[in-house]
Amino acid sequence: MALDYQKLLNPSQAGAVMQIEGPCMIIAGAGSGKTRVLTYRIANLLEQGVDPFNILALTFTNKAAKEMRARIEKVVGPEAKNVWMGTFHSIFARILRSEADKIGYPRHFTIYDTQDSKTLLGQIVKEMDLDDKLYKPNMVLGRISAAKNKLISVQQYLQDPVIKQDDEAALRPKIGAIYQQYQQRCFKAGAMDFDDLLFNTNVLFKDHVDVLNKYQNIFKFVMVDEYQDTNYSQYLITRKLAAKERNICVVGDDAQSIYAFRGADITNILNFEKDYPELQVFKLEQNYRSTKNIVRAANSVIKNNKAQLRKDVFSDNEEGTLIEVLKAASDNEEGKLVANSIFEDKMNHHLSYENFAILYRTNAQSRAMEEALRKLNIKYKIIGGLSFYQRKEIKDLVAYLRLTVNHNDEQALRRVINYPKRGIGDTTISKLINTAEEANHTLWEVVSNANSFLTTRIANPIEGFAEQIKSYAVLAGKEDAFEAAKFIAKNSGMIEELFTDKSIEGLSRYENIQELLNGVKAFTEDPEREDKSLAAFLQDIALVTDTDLKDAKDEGESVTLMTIHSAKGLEFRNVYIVGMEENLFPSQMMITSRADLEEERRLFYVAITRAEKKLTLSYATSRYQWGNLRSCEKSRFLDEIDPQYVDFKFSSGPGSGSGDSPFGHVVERRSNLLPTPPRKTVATKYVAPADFKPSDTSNLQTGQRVEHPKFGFGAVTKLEKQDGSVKAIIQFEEVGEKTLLLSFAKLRVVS
DNA sequence: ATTAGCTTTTTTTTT
DNA sequence: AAAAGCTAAT
Repeated sequence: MALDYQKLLNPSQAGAVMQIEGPCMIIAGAGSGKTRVLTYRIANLLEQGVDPFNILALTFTNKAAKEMRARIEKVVGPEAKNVWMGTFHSIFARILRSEADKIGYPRHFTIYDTQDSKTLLGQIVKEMDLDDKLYKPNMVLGRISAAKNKLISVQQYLQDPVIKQDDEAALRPKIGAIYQQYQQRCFKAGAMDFDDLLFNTNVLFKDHVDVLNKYQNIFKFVMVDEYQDTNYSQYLITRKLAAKERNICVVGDDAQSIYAFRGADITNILNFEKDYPELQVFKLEQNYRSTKNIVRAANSVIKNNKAQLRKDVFSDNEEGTLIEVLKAASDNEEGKLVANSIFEDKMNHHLSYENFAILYRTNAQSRAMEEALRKLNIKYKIIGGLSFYQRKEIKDLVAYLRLTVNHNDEQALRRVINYPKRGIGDTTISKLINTAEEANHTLWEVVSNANSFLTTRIANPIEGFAEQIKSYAVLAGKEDAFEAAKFIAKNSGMIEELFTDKSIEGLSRYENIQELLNGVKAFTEDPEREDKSLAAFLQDIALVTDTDLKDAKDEGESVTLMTIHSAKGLEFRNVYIVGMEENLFPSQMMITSRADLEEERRLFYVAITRAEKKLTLSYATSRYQWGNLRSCEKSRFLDEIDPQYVDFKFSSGPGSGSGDSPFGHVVERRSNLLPTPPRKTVATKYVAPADFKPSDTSNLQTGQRVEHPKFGFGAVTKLEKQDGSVKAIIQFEEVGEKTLLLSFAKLRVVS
C-alpha cells in the first residue's frame, strides 16, 4: 500500500520526501511541517525497500526521537522500531560502549553529568593550589567544553599559541594544565563527560578506519534534525558517516538556532553546500501552525537580525487576534495577570488547560507563576528545572549504583564513601587521593587496599566500605537492576537514614527514593528491553532529561510551564511569554555582543512561533532578585514587533519605555477598564473603587445588573449550576461577555 | 570527625 | 530567598 505523498503534502514537502538519494537540505521555517516531512521521508525510505537498520536519524532531544518513532510507527508499522533514532549523545554513547576497548575505556564507562564535571574541576583547582576565584568551575568547564566541541585535544590546547595568549590575557594561564589534569582524572575514573561522547566518537572514527567503515555501511542513510544546533564535533561525525554513500539529509532553520552557548555553529548549515555541491535544497515556507498575525509578528522580529538565510514564512490560516501585552507592577502581579488571563480564556473559549503554556527565559521565573496558578486552583506542570536526577538523594543512590558498576568512578565514590556516615572524613579522603596520585593508582585501588596504605584504625571502615561495594557488584552480576537497586538502597543504610528523618523534606526525599526504585522496576519490567542489568539502567538514565521524562506520568489537564529552550519543537494554542524585560530577556549576559543579541532574538522568535492562536507577552516594572526588589525596564524586543500586530490596550504603546504616553500611567489592566477610573499618578496595586464591596451573590438572578472590580458594569445573561459551583455569564459594557465562577468572582449587585 | 550557626554567593539557556 | 562555604565548638 503505497502512500500518496503528493496528496498528503505540499509540493516542496513532497519534493523533500521523494528525494531519497544524495545530499539534501531542508530549510524548514517554524511550524512548516518539518516533523511531518521527516516522518514521511523515513516512511518512504522503508517503502522503497531500505532496511530500517540502515537508517540513522539524529534528533536534538530524546522526546523528539520518541515522538518521531511513534509517528513513523503509525504510518509504516512496527518496522519503525528498528530505525536508529536518538540524540547524538545517546546514539554515540551506545556505539562507544560497544567499541570502548578500542579507545581504552571500560565497556561500562560512567557518563559524568555537568555537576560531576564541575565538582571534579573544583577539586582539581584546589589540589593544584590555584585561586578558586579566578578558576571558577563554571568558567573552566565552559572553556574546556568549547575546546572539545572544536575537537581541540589537551595536547593541541597546550601547544596552540593563540589559545595560550588568550588565557594569559584573561589572567588564567593554567586552564590548559587543568584541562590536562581533568582529562586524566576522567580517563582513570573510566568516565566521559557529555562533550567526550562526541569527541571520543571522532577519535574512534579517526584512529580506527575499520570501525568507521563498519558504521558507514550500517548507516546508509543519515538524517539530522535541528541541524542549525550542531557543533563542529557533531558536524564532523555526520560528514564522516555520510562520506561513503553521501545520502545525508539535514533539516534546519537558521532562524531557530539557539544553542551557540553549547558550541552550536550556525555556519554548519550556512556552509553545507560547500561539502556537497550536488546538494538539493528544499524550502518549507508555509506555516501551518499559527495565525497570520503571529507569523507576521515573528517575521518582523527576526528581520532585525543581520546574519540569516532569506526566507519568507507565511501562513494561510486566519488573521487571528492581535498579540496582547500585559504590564504588571511586580513579578507576583505578573503571575496574577497571567493566571487570570488563562482562567478567563479557558472559560470564555471552552478550552482545556492543556492548550496553555507559559514560557520564560530562566527557570527561576517559574515561582511567581506557580504561586499565582495555585491561588486560582489551576493545575500546572513544570518541564525541566531541577531535574529529578539532580536531587541530592537521587544522586546519592545513583552514585552507589554507578560505583557498583564502575568501581573507578571517582565522583561517585567520593559522594558516598561517607554517606551514610562511616567516620571517613575530609582528611582521610585527601590522604587517599594523595596516595592514589603518588602511587599512580586509581582511587578505588587505594580504597580497596586501604590496609597497605594507612593505619588499621582508619583503614578498617574504608575496607569495609570497599567490601560492601564489591558485594553489590556480585549481586548486580546475578540479579536484574531492580533487585540490585532495592538491595543497595537498603543495605547501604540510605533508606533507614531517610526514613528516620521525619521533616517534610526528609519525607519527600524518602518518597523520591521510592520513586526512583519504581523507575528501576518499570525499566526491568519493560518487555521490549533485552538487557535488564543495572549497567543498562544506568546507561538509560545518564542522558535522560526531565524534559523527556515528564509527560510519561501526566496527571490530567494542566498548564505547561517551561523555559523557551525546552519549548523548542512544541506548540500550544495559547502561549504566554513572561518576563519581557531588559536584562532578563534579552539576558544581561547576552547584550554585549551582536552575535549574542541575535541569538536572544532567535530565541524570542522561537518563543513567538510556539503559539497557534493567541500570544500574550508580559513584563513587570519591578522584580525580586536575590531577595531584594529591583526595578525593570521593558524589553527592547517588544518594540521590535511591528505594532500593527500588537494590542497595547493593557499597556503603554511602543517606544514609551517609562510610560510618558497618554496611557503610560496605566499600571495594569484592571485600572484601565474601570468605568470611571479614579486615575492617580502614583501606581496603586488594586484600583477598584475604595468603596467597592462585593455583595452576597447566592441569590443572584438572571437580568440583574452587577459591578465587577476589573470588568466594570454588566448584566447577568445566564446562570449555570455545575457540580456544586455556579457559573454566571455576564455581558459587560466595556469588555463584552465573560463567564465567571460565582465562588470567587467579586461582584456587587447594583440596585 | 561532626555539627551548629554564621557568612558569602548565586541566575542563563541543556545534551 | 536559598544554597553552599566557612568557622568554632563539641
